[in-house]
Amino acid sequence: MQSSTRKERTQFRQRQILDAAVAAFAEKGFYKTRVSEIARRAGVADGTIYLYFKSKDDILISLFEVRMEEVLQVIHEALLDCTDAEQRIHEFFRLYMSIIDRDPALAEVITIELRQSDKFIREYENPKFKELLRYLASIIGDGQREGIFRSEIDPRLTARAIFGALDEVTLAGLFAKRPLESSRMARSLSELFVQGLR
Amino acid sequence: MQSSTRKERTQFRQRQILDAAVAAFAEKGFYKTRVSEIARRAGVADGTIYLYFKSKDDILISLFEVRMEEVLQVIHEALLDCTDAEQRIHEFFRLYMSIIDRDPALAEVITIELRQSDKFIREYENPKFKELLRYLASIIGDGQREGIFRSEIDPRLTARAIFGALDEVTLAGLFAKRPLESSRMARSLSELFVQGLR
Amino acid sequence: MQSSTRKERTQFRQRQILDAAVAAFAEKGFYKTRVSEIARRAGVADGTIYLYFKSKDDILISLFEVRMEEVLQVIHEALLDCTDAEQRIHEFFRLYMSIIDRDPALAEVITIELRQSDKFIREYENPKFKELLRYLASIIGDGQREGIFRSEIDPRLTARAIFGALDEVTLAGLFAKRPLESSRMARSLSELFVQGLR
Amino acid sequence: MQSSTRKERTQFRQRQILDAAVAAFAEKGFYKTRVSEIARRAGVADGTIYLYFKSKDDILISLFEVRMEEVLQVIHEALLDCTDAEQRIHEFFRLYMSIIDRDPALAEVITIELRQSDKFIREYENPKFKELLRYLASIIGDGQREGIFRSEIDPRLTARAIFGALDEVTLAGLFAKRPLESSRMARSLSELFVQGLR
DNA sequence: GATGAATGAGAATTCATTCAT
DNA sequence: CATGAATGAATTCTCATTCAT
Repeated sequence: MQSSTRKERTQFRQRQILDAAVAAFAEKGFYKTRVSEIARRAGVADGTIYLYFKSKDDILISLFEVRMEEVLQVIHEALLDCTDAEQRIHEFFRLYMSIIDRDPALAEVITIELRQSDKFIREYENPKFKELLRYLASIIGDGQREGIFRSEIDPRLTARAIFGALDEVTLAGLFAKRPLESSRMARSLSELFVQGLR
Repeated sequence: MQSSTRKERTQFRQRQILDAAVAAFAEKGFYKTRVSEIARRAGVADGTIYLYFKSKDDILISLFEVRMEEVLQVIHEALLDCTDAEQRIHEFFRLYMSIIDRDPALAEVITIELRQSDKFIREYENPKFKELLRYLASIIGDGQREGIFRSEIDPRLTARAIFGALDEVTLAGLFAKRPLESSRMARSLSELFVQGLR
Repeated sequence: MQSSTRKERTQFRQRQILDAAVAAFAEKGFYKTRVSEIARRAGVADGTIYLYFKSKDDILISLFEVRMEEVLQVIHEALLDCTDAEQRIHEFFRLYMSIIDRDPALAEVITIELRQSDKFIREYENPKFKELLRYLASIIGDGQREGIFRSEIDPRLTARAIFGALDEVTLAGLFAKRPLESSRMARSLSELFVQGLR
Repeated sequence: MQSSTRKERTQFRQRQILDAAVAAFAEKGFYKTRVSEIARRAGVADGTIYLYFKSKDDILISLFEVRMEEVLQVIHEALLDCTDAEQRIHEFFRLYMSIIDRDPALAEVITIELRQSDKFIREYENPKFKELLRYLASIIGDGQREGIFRSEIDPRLTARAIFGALDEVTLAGLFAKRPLESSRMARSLSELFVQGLR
């Protein structure tokens, strides 16, 4: 089993570093986290980081992509069982908030730290985020074709609004003292949007 | 006649520096803007900045407070004429987006730069933002009392969702190539929420 | 009585500032004391300081000169009554240490702060200090002429040694926890030197 | 063969930096010496300094400790051959002044610069200096037990006085125009103290 | 004489990144 | 592949001093 291929070992190291990074970022924030701190947590030398990532910004970007990929996967699979767009909206809210709820460090990365990397905001194309938005928009489009959502609604604009709402509510949850009943909140919000979309 | 001269001059200087700062932040971002650049734009010496603000972070915080105060004022006044909560929601969206639309630099500061100051996110209480949220929540509460919004809705949670939606849509607008028809978008979004709230 | 001459008012202000300075220096040290702090303690504006002193260094130098002048005066007068050089040495030690003992802030200024001003050490001629040394040397010279001190002793070298001993012992006293019995110590030290000089 | 290489290299670098520092401090004084100037003289980058020392203050403190350690070593060894306390006092003066005489830069550091670092005076415990004083006091104590020094003398107080005298005389020597006959002066001073101690 | 707002030179330290081993 | 010592660019903030009022 040790006879791992080069690619496997590379992926293992990358994952090792990203896990160290997400923990570090969640604790101190992107700007205040030192590359050497990530290296320490990952159990590698400072220079080793640069064998797997081009820069500190690149770590954040990769982190987002890998994690968002997973989020997308989970949501995508779960929504296969849904019979209509309305149900898919409800499920989307429920899943997104439960994922964030179980992994607060990830929440930090998505809601806050992502906006702290200049490269991320100003230069990075952010394909995974676009995919998330596209997916949300497609659900709304489906609902319109199913005749349950109003046809004059702009799916892409609304997808953005939905993500913004989720993100902001999640961010608020991060700083809330007591654990928020995320599933009840998720339902409450999805009701609001579903109702609004009808 | 000398009365309030000192205070006036102080306020003038502060405004002068904040105006320089908002322009600089919008152009290069908070982290990449040098204090000396703000000083240059304001036409004062570097050290003078520190007679009016404690730190670079403090400039950002003050900037937010002063500008948000103005936004709140404008919205508050305009909404006095509204007959019911539903109209107030529509007006709120319309005004917020039109203000942002006319002052993209302000948009930058609110949507992006604010999240780039560690102090802002992790330490600052952000009273003006809280006021905005409280105000939104009060509109929803009014609507519930008026019997036009569902009573099981949580006004504070929904206020946050609304701000998140507005903020995200605004952020998207910043990077959009062609000028967005903000008033149409505002109406579209407020319809969504009003419908959802009913 | 208010009809003070210009010179009197000037001297009053200077004294006022020097008193503020000695207190501030003793508390925070020369380098860490801000000119504005001295102004605050003296109850004048920052700029006013510069009407009476050329620079921060100049305050320290003037402080030393004025205070050392007083010390010299006191010692000089007291030693007029002494019958021989030996007695004068004893009296010198006793007086110097008692003066320092009663005014620890002055001690700080003489023993420590004086060495912290570059100008003081490297450029300033320090006439009052020279006078103190000359005076000490003259006592030793007198003793030699009186036939009670060895003639092969170099009065100027020994004067310096005596001041160094006094200064170091005083410095140690500043950081000592319990009040040192300065008069006993003074006698003990003067015995040492008198015996050594014989 | 690799053994202790890292340690050796570290010590080499530290010595390299300290040597550069002592030269720079002697020339311009502690406060006026830039860290970048020390780096330049040591032939390393500015940042490298901070891999070996915590701060500029720390350089001064380390400098004192390393050099004082050497002084203590030399004096300690040389005094092993002395038959009695009196001889040891004479030797102590002779050696101290000859060491200082041969290395004026070291003299600067000990007599002047040390008093220019706030941390040094106000916070640093200064163990090596204490060791020097303890050693001097022990010589005096020995002399008392040998019956050649008066028993009523306080060894610690006198040790301080002796160091003060030596330090002050050394300081005077630094600013003297012509080279002082340090060995004659050392003997003259040690005679003074030995005589006084008897 | 007095004020105090404004100046602006000045410097220690950090830390992402590199590269010789 | 991995290391970690070395780099050096980069920037906020302080504070003695000035000078218009």
